Amino acid sequence: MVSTFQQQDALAKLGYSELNPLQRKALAEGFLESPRTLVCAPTASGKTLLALLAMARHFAASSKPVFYVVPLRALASEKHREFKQSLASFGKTVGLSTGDFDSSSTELASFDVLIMTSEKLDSLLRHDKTWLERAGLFVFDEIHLLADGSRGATLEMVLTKIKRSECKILGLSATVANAGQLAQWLGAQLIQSDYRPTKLVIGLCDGERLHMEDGDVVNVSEPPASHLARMALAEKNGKGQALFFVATRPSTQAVAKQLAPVVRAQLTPEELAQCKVLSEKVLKALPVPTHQCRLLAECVAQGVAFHHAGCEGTQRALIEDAFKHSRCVKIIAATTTLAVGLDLPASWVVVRDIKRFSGSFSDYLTKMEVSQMCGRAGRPKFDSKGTAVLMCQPRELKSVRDKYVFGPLEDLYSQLSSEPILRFHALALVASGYAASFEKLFEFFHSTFYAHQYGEVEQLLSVVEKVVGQLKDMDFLRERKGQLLATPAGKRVAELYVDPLSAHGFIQSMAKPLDDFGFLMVLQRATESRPLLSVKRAEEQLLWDEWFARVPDDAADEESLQRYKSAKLLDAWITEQNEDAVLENLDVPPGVLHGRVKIQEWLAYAYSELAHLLNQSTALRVARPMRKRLQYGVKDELLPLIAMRGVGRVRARRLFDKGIRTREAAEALGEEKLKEMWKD
DNA sequence: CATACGACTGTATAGACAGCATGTC
DNA sequence: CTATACAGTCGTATG
Repeated sequence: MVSTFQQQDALAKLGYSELNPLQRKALAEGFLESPRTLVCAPTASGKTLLALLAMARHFAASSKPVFYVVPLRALASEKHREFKQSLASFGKTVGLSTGDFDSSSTELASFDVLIMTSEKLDSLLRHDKTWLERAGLFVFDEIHLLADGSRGATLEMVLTKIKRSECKILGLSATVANAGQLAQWLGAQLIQSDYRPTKLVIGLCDGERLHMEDGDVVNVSEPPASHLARMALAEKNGKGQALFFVATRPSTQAVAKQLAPVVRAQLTPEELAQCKVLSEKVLKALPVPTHQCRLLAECVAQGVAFHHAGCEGTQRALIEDAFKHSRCVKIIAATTTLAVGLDLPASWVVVRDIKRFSGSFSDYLTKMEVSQMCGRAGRPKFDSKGTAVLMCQPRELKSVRDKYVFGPLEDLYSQLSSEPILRFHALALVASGYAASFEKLFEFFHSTFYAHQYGEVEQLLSVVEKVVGQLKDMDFLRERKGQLLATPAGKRVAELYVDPLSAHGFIQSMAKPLDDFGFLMVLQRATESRPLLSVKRAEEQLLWDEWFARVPDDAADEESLQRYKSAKLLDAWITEQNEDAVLENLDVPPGVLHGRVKIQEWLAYAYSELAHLLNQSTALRVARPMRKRLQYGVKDELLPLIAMRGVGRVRARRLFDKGIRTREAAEALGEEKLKEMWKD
């Protein structure tokens, strides 16, 4: 038992003097003494403090480490910063482990709290399942993402593993309809609350009128977005800020452009000066600014920004920071990049597009998705209320109100049933020792949320059987006397965390020799390379001509052009072609280039590891240097120079062009002279 | 008859996790 | 089915 005194003590150490209603309710319901708990409450309701208290309570009785699992890398580093500070007074250390930034494995074992993404946890458990016995408490932030179509299944898999162990679990979830079902599956006590620290006022705007749910109706006399922007800025004595959520990247840019003059007129001279400085930083984020960078800089100079995955990472960070801290950026028009996770509250949130194109038609967002966005309205410590406005057509007004204001939240559904996902995880379960037979494999899937939710697993198990068959055909798994075991290649594939189908494609390609471009084309067949770059109608002919000249022996299919265009972008990168010209030519935004390069470098590594394992020396001789070239964006000839500390693609190129072509030649020059050489 | 501008048509569409071993301008 | 922005094309009014 933790006495009230210790509770108060822990709170004080965390820098809090009192609890909010959610937190009081949780403690009153025995939250701290329950080994497994699921807390369901709205965004910003103070769930993080509950997690901190649970950790403090855990450490009072145990020295086993805590795993804190989040859905995004950005969120992981945010929590890392926050927890390092909060837990310092308890003498606890906090480590971070994501694909971006990783401590060494010995170091990992020494932290009291480890923050990671669910994929990283999955990967960790694949490499070493004893983590499960060593861990004491698992905290899952945004656990409702279990129902996310693309990544939820991984979360469900790790949850199933953990649930079957002795570890304590704390799940933190947004409000969902079937929270009870999830809690029951986890064997967890359910704590629910609707508490929000700031009042949320919802409005519906049909383009002609703005209907506030608290009764006010305002006539809209100018373009609705401009009108809403003006209202948002007027909030908080002219200190208001707004997030506009739209469906597509071009829309973020169009909204930002449209609102720029509106916002500019409201900026103080100081803010204008800050924006000017920021604008220059945005422009300088890339060596050569592209069309998109210039547009962004132009908007930012006027206090507005757009934010989507095509924006360079540093530019996104600059904008987020300027919105949150210096607050000279008043409005961000964003895609879903900002909907989940990041702590970026605004006084107003405008959901301009409540429909999103999906496949062949456009579909309404779920209430849960819209709630996530609206939840960003109102800053808990500073604002007394937040405003969220949904935009729609006049004829939609009633149905939109029924759905998003008064309608029920949707249930969470397991996303485990898809074949590619099961193939990926079935291999890992066998390879890392969780299931050594069909029987064990079936038993495992019997304890998933999927099985709990649907009651029957026949269909699931038949898919499992099918994918195991495929894994046997690819020789990643073998069956002997009823036992399943992974081949060395299968084990390595599971550890490398690539799709078995991708790995199989890699291995098959090793049968015949590949040139550099052919190698890039092979990488584009991997699942991880998708979605490929899209090919516009107008580009088709040109790309076909190039394709026939360059990839004569590859079988053509409906994706050939997309693979070719994707490979062409990478080829331009590793042959040091003028970056902005390539981006303009292929119509690829800067963020996309850097994102793709990172993935391809990882795939090239996986490829060379498999080539090494299978003694494919010819393939290895192609893959090894290609990995380095993808990593640095250099031609073959620069590889010796790149190996030196402090030398990247730019410096290496300068040295090479001045006749310094080997590492030895460079080192013979001495440090002083070398620095002089690469200076300009 | 040349130009400017509006109506119309065709086309395309969000995001982001993982390995490994250290350091770009 | 319940979308929309933009680029390119065509058509018409205007000088």
